[in-house]
Amino acid sequence: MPHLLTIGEAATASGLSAKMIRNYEQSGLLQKPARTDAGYRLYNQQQLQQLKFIQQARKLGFSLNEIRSLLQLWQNPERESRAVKQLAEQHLANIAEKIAELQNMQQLLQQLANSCNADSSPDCAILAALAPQAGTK
Amino acid sequence: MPHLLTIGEAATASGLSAKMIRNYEQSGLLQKPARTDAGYRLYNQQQLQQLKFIQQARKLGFSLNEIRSLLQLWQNPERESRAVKQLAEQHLANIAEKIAELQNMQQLLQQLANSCNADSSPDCAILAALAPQAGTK
DNA sequence: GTTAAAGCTTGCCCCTAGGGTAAGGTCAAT
DNA sequence: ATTGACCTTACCCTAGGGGCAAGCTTTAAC
Repeated sequence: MPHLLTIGEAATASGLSAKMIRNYEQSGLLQKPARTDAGYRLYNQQQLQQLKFIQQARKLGFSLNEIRSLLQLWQNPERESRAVKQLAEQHLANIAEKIAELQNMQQLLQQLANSCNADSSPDCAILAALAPQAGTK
Repeated sequence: MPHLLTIGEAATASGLSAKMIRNYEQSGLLQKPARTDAGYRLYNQQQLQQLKFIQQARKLGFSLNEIRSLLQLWQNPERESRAVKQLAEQHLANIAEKIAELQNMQQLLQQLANSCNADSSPDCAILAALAPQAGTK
């Protein structure tokens, strides 16, 4: 007895927004749901599971393209776990790269901020570092 | 004797792209440059300094809105270094927050990846964690 | 002096991953 | 019957660009 949900109910149940669900459908992540005579989308339990799957994957930072692949793997009983792990490792590498970039910015900017007096004088190491060759003129 | 540069030369000299320079002008970060009779943009040395300033600030991850504020402070001789530092501290807080989010994802996903065998079997802890209530059915 | 290449102009569409809003149709309760 | 909540599509907005097209200008070679 499949309980059917409108998009708002599916959104609440999955933790997504109705807008995001329509967006995912448009992007081809989801099969087109059934519609009432009036055109309202109706989601069954299996589709709700997919929405929850997407929500969890978003929480881990996967992009929509990566989630598309993950969904295909999930729904393929002949998948090889190798493929799943490879996707995850690639994403982990991207995450590590972003963290490194941010930490680099953090370190540089923190040093500059530490050298800025934060008083009523106009002199500040931060602006001095941004300004080319130490002179506004 | 101000040496004037076309947009391509200014791009090379500043490390930005011509496209980005036009974009910053459109966004109101830069005053509109002079033009030749034919409509070519011409940048003087002071404007080149501003372009380099923007490029450095981008490297530190400041948003265009933040750079707008930084430029105004830079050009205001009566600025208080307090204001500059406050902007930097706010940006540092944003950076720290992003790093924390990414590290959280990293930790969760790394644990899942470690539990995935990466062989030809379909079973993988990553998919199991994404799938709601431990069952595809 | 002419011509071809490189550079410039504006305008448009694309990307991620959505948010916001508007105009209008539908459903349920009062 | 009306009201309010919900649904539909379509469009513009964000940040920070990439890329292309059509057309004009400048420069350099021949």
